Amino acid sequence: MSHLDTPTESPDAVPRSLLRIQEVAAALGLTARTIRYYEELGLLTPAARSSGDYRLYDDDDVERLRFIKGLRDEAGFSLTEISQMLEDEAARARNRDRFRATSDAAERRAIIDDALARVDRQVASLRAKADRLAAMIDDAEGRRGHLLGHLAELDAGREPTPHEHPRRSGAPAAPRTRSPR
Amino acid sequence: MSHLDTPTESPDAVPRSLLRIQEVAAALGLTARTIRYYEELGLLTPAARSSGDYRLYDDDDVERLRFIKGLRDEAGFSLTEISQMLEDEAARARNRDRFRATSDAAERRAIIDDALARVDRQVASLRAKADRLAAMIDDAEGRRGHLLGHLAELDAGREPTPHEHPRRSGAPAAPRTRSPR
DNA sequence: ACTAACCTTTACGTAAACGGAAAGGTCGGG
DNA sequence: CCCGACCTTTCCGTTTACGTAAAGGTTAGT
Repeated sequence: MSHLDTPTESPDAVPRSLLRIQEVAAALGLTARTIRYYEELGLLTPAARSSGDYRLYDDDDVERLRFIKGLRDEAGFSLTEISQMLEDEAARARNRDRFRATSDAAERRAIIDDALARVDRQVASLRAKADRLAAMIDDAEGRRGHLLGHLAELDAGREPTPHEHPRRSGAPAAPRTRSPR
Repeated sequence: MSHLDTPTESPDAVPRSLLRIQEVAAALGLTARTIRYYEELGLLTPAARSSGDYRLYDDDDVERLRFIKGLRDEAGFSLTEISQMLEDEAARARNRDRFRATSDAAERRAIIDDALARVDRQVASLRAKADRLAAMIDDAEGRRGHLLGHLAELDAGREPTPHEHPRRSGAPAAPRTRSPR
């Protein structure tokens, strides 16, 4: 229909490759609205604004957005959780600065203890999710193996060997109860 | 304030241990409303209804609810995704029956191929999430180790050794960009 | 200077996942 | 048979995570 309105690259090294919202959105598979919403939630702030108040994003912004999208899509975190993680990350940076600004051992210990507690909390939360997923995965792979076994039997043209189901452990595989439908 | 109205256990083995909605909710850390909502979505159907239309849940129901809650809380799946998984599970059961009902090799192969495709799809989706999480976890543990190192230094009463940060790989650790606040 | 294609803010709409109250029926101990 | 505690359905309210116009300003190519 129309050519993409990529900001014509002036050869002089301007701030270097600042993208407008729609370009970023297209590149990441998001919408402009979504990006503005994330900004509204405090998840990021564009690197700059044009004289006409256009939002301008740099590579770090794009990276940050990609990170957010990953957490949301693949890992299934809520934007609130993601916000906490980013805030935690910021807190870490601040702590690092505070740490380097003092040489009082007690103070330093306090800072580290605090940081350690935060990290432990995070790891525990992540591990809970990961364990669930791991259990589900090898449950699924168990079924996969079972199916492959049947295929092999068919290929061998044998009688189907009625064999034991290896009763998985871990997360309770989807309990069979009467469900509607 | 008042005693729990646990249905007084008649010693005669009645259907055995059917729970009312509030009892199930309390046992699982859910609310009655939530359970009714899940039913509305087709995620489960109570084992029975009393003559006065009270919902009555058996152990399988409770198990199924625990499973759902796990997927929602720990793994962070949406109810829609959970619904799909349960539906997939039901489809597996049906396939198993169809499989056992025929002895035509071609038909059997078709059934298995279908089931295999489904499982593969599932595994891929789960793995994506798991990988993301794994990356985040060892990123966090990397930071944890770093902190422990600092603690050890403090314990040894030494000068803080300014050392290299092991620049983790994997999921892009929370990109540092100016965020508001 | 014109204009298409972008952008801005503001604001209302929506699906998901429940919360909570209303109006009325049910259960079981006293 | 009475009553308090529980249940039913119905329905409206809320938060999250955006979609979708509306009304107007900005950018750049011609």
